Amino acid sequence: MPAAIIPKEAVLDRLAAAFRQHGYDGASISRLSEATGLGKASLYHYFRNGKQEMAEAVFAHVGGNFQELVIVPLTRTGDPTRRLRAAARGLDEFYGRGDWSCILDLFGIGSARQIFQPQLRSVVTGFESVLSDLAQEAGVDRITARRRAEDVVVAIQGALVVARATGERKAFTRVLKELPNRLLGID
Amino acid sequence: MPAAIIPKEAVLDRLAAAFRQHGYDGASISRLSEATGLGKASLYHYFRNGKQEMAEAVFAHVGGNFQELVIVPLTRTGDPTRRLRAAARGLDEFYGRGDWSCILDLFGIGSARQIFQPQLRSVVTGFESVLSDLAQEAGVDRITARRRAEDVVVAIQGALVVARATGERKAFTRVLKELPNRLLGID
DNA sequence: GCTACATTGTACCGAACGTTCTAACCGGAA
DNA sequence: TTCCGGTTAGAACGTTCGGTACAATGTAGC
Repeated sequence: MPAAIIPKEAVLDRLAAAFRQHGYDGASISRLSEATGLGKASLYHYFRNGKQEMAEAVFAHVGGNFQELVIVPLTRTGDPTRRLRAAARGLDEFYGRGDWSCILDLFGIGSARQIFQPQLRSVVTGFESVLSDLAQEAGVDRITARRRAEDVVVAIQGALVVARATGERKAFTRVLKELPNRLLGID
Repeated sequence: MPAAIIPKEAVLDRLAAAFRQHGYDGASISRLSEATGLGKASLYHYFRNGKQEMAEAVFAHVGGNFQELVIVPLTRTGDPTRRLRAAARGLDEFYGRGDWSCILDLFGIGSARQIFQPQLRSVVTGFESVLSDLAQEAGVDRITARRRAEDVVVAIQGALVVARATGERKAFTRVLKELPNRLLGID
């Protein structure tokens, strides 16, 4: 069998980039074909159910990256502040230093919403509970920990929106730098 | 001459609702026609340049609402905390109690981005500077005021994204309630 | 070299896209 | 009452949409 011209990993990365740039509804099959360098036939060969399956694969792939870059560092053992700094570095990479939109934002809009809303919800609550657990481990009481975890997720998402609107990533960079203080610091 | 079946105000409100629900690329002319109750001919009669002009009109209209509901209360005279609470009520209404997406988010995605990015930027900087001025008026030093103003904008945008993802508006409601503390409160 | 099969380019489908057009409608000025 | 012109519905334009069909390609295993 002829080997794939390009590894599936790379295909998913390029699909993700296209979805991030155009959103779900704006990412047409032709654009996805251009972005990957694969013809329509190849795309439909790999993703029998078309655009929706591409988006689902991207969602899973990106979720894996997030797990690896952010969740894993957070759930290690060791000093909570160091773990948060590692997660901040992971987030910086995961979001292309603030240049990339979050799938959580994009897939909550338009026709993607019908497909992904339940999964979006569980990603948010999952991330929040990992953050909250870390804060409690560092001695923060449960109520405060949950509130701060929510604040951190809100701040990350908001910073990405603001970065995209202004064309500057300074808000995003600052949120990441302040991440340990935002979760563990004084009220 | 026959009067318009529906006032232009109402048309813009319905167009805005449709854009908010589907995003720019997802809001097709047929959907915009359904949403307004106007046929394609009427839509193109009022907006000669089609979808782009509709979006521009919506942007201006929504911008006017924002000015009226949020900026005006912030730039009145009187106690800064009271003004912030009034602005919070305005934001609550402006964002449909947290159920509506922000144009700042939606129009930063896909083909709308090319059209609106400069205007998005100036909306953000404008809102931030009004907030920052208010904080300074309340005695906050300039550096801190600017940082907190940015934080507030980030928090509002992030809360809307999280609310859409989770289907709950509690994050948004909390951000609004904490708004005076977030801008004026202790570090 | 032959076969089997994963992969690909190309042509094509019906539907929907944004837009244009025409013809009808209808209230007010003449 | 006639007619003007703002307003309307809806058909039709060419293009692109998401998706399918199929024949050609080329390599791995025999």
